[in-house]
Amino acid sequence: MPTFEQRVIQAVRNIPQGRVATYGQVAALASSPRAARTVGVILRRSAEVLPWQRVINREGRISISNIEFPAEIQAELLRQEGVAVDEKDGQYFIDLRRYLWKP
DNA sequence: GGTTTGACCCTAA
DNA sequence: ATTAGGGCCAAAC
Repeated sequence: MPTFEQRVIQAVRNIPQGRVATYGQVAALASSPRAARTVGVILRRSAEVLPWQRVINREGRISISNIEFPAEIQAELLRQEGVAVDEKDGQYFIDLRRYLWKP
């Protein structure tokens, strides 16, 4: 039985380039729908090479708290793969209707 | 093994 | 529509 962390890593790897998923969505894919916060904890500590930039919150906003990878970096990474990111007074928004991944 | 820690989310007002 | 407040739960201490 894989650990929750392993399933989260797997789910994040499955997000296609140019799409985004929410923390809750990733938690659900990792078979623990209410553990959205834990997804954030895992991504924060994860030394794994992952497309972590494709995970955002339910409002379509970049929500990151990692000094080494600030929101600006996440926005840049997403733009590099073709996702439109709107900036509004220091916050970054993505249109979920266009970019949300539907497995 | 109890407590703390969070890159969250839902509901009610 | 917008916003507090409380619940959640796996990992790390």
